[in-house]
Amino acid sequence: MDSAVEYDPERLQQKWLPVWDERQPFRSGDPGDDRPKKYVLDMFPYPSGDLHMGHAEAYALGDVLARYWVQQGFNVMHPIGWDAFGLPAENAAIKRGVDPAGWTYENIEQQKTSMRRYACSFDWDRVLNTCDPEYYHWNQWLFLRMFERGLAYRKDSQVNWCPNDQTVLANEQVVDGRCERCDTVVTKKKLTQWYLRITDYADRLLDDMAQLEGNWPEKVLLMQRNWIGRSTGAEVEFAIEGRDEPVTVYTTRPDTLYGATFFVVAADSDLAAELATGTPAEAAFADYLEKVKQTSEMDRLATDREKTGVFLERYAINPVNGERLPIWASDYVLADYGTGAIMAVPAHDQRDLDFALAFDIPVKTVVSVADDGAGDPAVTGEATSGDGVMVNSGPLDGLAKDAAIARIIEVLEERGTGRPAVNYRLRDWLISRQRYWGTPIPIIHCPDCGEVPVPDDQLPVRLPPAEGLDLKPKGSSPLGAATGWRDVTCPQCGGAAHRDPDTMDTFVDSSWYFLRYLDPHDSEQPFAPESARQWLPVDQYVGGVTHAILHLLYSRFFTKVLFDMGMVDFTEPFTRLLNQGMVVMNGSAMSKSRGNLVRLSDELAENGVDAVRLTMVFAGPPEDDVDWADVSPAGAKRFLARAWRVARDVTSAPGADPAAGDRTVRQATHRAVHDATLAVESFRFNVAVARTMELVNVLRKAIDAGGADDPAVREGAEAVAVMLSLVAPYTAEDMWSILGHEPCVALAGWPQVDPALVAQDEVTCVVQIAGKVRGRLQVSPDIGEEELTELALTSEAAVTALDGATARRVIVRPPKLVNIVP
RNA sequence: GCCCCGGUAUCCCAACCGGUAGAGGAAGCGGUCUCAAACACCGUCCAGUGUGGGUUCGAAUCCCACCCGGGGCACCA
Repeated sequence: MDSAVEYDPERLQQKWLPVWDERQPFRSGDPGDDRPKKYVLDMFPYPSGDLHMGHAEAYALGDVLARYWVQQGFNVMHPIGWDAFGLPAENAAIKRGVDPAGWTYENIEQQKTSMRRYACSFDWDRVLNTCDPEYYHWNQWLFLRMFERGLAYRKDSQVNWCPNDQTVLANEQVVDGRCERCDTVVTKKKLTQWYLRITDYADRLLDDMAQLEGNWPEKVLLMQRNWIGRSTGAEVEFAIEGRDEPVTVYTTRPDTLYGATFFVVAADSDLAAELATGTPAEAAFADYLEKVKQTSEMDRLATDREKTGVFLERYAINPVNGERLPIWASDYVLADYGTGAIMAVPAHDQRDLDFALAFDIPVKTVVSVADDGAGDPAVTGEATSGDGVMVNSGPLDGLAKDAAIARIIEVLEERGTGRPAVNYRLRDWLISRQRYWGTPIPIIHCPDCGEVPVPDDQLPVRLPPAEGLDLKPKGSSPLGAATGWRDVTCPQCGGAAHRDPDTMDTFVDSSWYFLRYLDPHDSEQPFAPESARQWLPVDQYVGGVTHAILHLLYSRFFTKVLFDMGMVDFTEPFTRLLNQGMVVMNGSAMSKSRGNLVRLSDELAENGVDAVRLTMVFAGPPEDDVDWADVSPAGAKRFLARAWRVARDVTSAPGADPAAGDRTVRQATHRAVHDATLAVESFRFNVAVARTMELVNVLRKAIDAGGADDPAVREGAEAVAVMLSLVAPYTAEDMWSILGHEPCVALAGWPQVDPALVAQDEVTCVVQIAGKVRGRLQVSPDIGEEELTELALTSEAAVTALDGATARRVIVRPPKLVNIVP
C-alpha cells in the first residue's frame, strides 16, 4: 500500500478513471458474449450548458440498476447520447450570435467530459447525437415511410402558435394555455402544417397499456389514458331546415335524445359561418365570432366562465320526435372535437343547462333520477347526469341508461339517422416547426406534382450552414430564406420546385433513439431488425415524470408503426419505467432567479463524485424529490471514508476462507447482502444503502475489537466494496484494490448469500397479554406451535396475568408472537 | 369540482403477508483525541404513526369520514 492512508476522493477519481477508460468494463457489443441481456436506458440529456443537479440525480439512479444487473451477470447495454436539436440550443445561439451547431457540439463535449467523470456505466461506443446528419437521415427516412402509409400528411387548420418562440406547438406542448417551454400565452393561427396520424393508433395506445400495468407508475398510465380520452357514444343526424345535408352530432348520451331542447355549433367552425349566412342573425354572429377570436386560450380554459352565444335564427329537427330545435353558435362547443356540433340536453348536462338558463331555453327532464331528492334541474341549476329511469322519451320510457342507449342506437340505425361512435381527446401530432435547428422535412413542393418525397438515395437532406441566415424567429422558417438550399428541381417532373422549409418537432428525434443505439453509425438503415430482436424492448427506462405524456406517448406510437412495418417484433418499447423525482432546494425548484441554485460542480469539488451520487441515492425513494436542504453530502463523504478505512484496516490475505471467521460478522454480511438485493430489485435504493452502512458499522466494531485479520471481516469488506460499486464506483474500486484484487470491482459479481447465515439462530418471541407486550422469550426460529404455546403459557408474564385461570383464547404465530387473551 | 399519491422522532426517511414502531442518515447534546479547534471516533436524547370512528386477539399497515401537503384532469358533448 502506498502513502495514502486517508480517504481522498479527488485522488481516487484521478487514479481510477484512466484505468476504466482502458478496461472498458461496460462494453456491451462483444460478439460471443453469452450473458443474458438487459437494456437499461436513461433519458438522454439536452446539451444546454454543463450537467446540473437534476442530471446528477437521474443518472445516479439509472446507474444503480445498470451496475446491479452487470454484477448479477447480465450483458447490460446502457447507452447515452444527446438530444441535440431544438429551441433552447437555437435561442442560446441567437443570443450569443454564434452557430447553433458549434454551440451545441461544444456543450456536448463538455457534458461528455463531466459525464465520464461522473462515472456512469455507459457504453461509450454507442454515443449518438440527434443533430448529426447520420442520425436525422433516419428521421427523414422514417417520415417518408409514414408518408407512404398515409401517416404523415399536411392539412390546413387552426394551430397553437407561440408568439414568443414564433413557431407552432403540438397540443402536448401547450400546458394550461401556455407554451410549455417559455410560458407565453399561446394563440391560434390558421396554417398548413405536417401532422402524424397518431389518432389512428389511439385504441392501441390505450389498450396496450395493459402490458405496462404494474411495471410503469400508475400515475403515468393514468395521465396517458386521460390524454387519449376515449369516449363511446353515438353519432346522430339532425336535418336542418333550409339545408339539404343533415348535420351529424356526437353524443355520449344518446339516451337523452328526447330531452334535447336546442342545438349548438362551434362558433369558430365553418358550419356556424355557413348557417349564419343570409339569416337576420348574420351581423350578430359576425360580432360574436370576432369576440370569440379575441378570447385567449387562457380565458377560454377558465372553468366557471359565463356561457355566451348567439341564436342563428335557424332550426334543427330532432330525428326521433320531429321537434324543432333552435340552433345557437357558441364557443363552449369545440370545433375540433367530435363534429363541432352538439345536441343540447340541459336537464342532464351541466354545460347545456348553464347555457339554457342564461338564454331562457326550456329544460326537459327525460331521466328520472332515483329517489335521492334531486330536484328539477331547471330549478336547482344542477343537471342530473347519473343513471335513472327514462321518462318522456317515447319507446325508451322505463328503461335504465345502458338499455336506453342500446335501444335508441337500434332505432337510429333502423332509420339510418345514427350509429354507434367512438371519439378521442387525442389529436393528430403536429410536427412542423418554423425554426432552423431541427430535421428538415424531406418533401419537395412542386407546382405540378404537389408534395413529392425526396428519394431515399438523396437522404439525408442536410441543413444548410447557419451562416448568413437570419435565425431570429419571425413566423416563417429561416430555411425558406436559404435560396440555394431551398430551390431545387422536382424529382418527378424536373421542373422548378422548392423544399419544405420547416423542420420537425424534436420529439420526433427522441421517439426512436433507443433503437439507434444498437448501431449509431449504421449507414444502411435506421437500425438492424435482428439487433432489435436481440436487445429490445428496453428492460428498464429511467427518467423524469415531465415526459409522462409527450415523449412516452410518441415513442409508443413510433414503436407501433415500426411493428406494423415489420421492423420490430414488440409493440411496447419500455417494459419497466422508473420516474425519478427532481432535485429541489428548500421545497422549490432550483433556479437562478430564485437564487437557490446549487451548482453541481461545486458539490463535486467539495465532496467528490461518489459522495454526490450517494447523496442522491440515499436521500429517499427514487420517485421522491431530493431536497438539497435536507440531505448531507458531507455525511455521505464521511460514510464513504468509514467504509474505505474498513478495507484499509483488513489484514487477512485475499482468498482467506471466511468459514473460519466470526459467525456473527458473517451473519451481518449475509443479511446485509440479502436485504440489499431485495431492496435494489424493488427500487428501494436508499434502504440498500442503509443496509450497507449497517454492515460497515459492524465491521468497524469487529476490527476495533481486534478482528482485523478475521477472514469474516474480509468477507464483509469485500461485500461492502461490491455493494458500494453500484453507487460509489471510485471508492469501491479503491477498496477492491486495497483488498488485494485486480480491477474492475464492477465485474466482481454480486456476493452469494448463504441462507444458513441469513436465518436467525434464535429469535425474540413476544408474549402479549390482550394485545399488550408483557414478556419476551428467546426461542428457536423453527419452534413448533405447541411447544411455543407451552412455553408462553408457563412464562412469568402469562402466569401473573392469568393468575390460575385458563386463557380464553391463545393466538400463536411462531416464532415471533403469542397473544394470550385472559 | 373530480381522481391519484403521501402525512411516522427536530429534520430526511425505514418497518416483508396486519404481529416487539426504528434500519440508516442529518441536526443536537455528552465524551475521547488536541495546547486549542476543525476533522475523526465513541456514546446519547427524541415519536406511538395527521384527526375522528370502525373491523380485529392485535392496526403505521385494512375500511369510512374529515384535515393538511403534493400531483394529475377539468367546457372533449
